[in-house]
Amino acid sequence: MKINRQQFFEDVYQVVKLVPEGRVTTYGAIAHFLGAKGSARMVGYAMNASHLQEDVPAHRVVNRKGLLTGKHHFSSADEMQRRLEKEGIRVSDDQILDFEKHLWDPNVELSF
DNA sequence: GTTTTGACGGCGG
DNA sequence: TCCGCCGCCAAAA
Repeated sequence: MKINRQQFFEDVYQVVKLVPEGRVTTYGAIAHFLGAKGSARMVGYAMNASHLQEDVPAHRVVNRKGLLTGKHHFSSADEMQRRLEKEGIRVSDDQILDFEKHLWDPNVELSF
């Protein structure tokens, strides 16, 4: 079944909204979960437009290394890190410490 | 209509 | 383990 871009964006937002406080997920994990494995960039692209939506914790989405690659897309460069630390996630030099501990993979947590 | 770019990830060297 | 190339696909130039 074919998924339109609009629907894909919606799905991305839905998944991101499911990420609990103090946890993070990755672009690739979301892409894989939505059946668009290998198209992690599309997730990032969707996130780029996430500011149009409400209640989308975009700061809980990082790349697979746990780097805050999208921080420049927030109101201020340190906004993303501040939100994460506010939830108890320590960040150093754009890198989430103990990344694996905080990782929330929809494919595992939601396991369908 | 073609080329470049991008909030990424896997794989090879 | 770290670095770089390539594949992915949509949007902007």
